[in-house]
Amino acid sequence: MTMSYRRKMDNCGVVIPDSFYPVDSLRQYVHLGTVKNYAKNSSVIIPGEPTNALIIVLEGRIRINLISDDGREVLLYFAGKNCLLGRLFPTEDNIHAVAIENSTICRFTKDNLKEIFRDNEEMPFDILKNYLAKASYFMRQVAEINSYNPTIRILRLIYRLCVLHGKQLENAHEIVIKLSQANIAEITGAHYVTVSRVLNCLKKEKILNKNKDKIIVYDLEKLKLLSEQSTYY
DNA sequence: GCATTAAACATGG
DNA sequence: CCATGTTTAATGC
Repeated sequence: MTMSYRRKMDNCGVVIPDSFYPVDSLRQYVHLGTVKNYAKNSSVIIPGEPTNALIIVLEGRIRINLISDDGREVLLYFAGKNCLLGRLFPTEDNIHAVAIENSTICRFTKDNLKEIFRDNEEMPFDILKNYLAKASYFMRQVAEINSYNPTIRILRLIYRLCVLHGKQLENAHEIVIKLSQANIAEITGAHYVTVSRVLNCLKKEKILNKNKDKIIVYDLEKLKLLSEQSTYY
């Protein structure tokens, strides 16, 4: 693998499990599906609900949880505007989806989709890309968890966020993102106390500073070097 | 090397 | 006020 290819690969990944590959072209077929509104904190998909429709998020934001065997809910991903929820085929998974903003979704049954596909032969490929984006993320996530310690996963997350979404300032990089420490913990699989400790260490070393709606990275190279160690604690 | 626990503190609707 | 998020230290696996 050449360096340029590797760099490209690093830049095309999904860092935060959020919306993956939005399919905005599906919006024009909303009249063929079933639209429904959900208030903030209401359940969009209740556990055990039948899987008989492809869902697109028209507005708002939904948190998709997997219910584990012991009954706890663990984050799978966030679904924002034009994100698809693949609920067309039955699975073993027990999913609970909660609107974290007032949200609007549209459900397409298999028959709805047949009609859409007849009209738009590109549509199946867009939907495939959405599924691929999700599969790629979670495959990579398995490798990530198996390859790096929790503290390093936190550093790697922020580094990749910066490379992918960071805006170059005069003397720093700015990542505009609303991401709580609890969210970082859920995404990386590290404990939230560990996230707090790591972020404070990075702040004391003047490498970065994170607040409610942005992360400022002052020393990206140092962050990269630290993320290549075996641990940071 | 980090999770867990608990308890204190901080922010904001 | 309460809910939610953050910090810190002690202890455990």
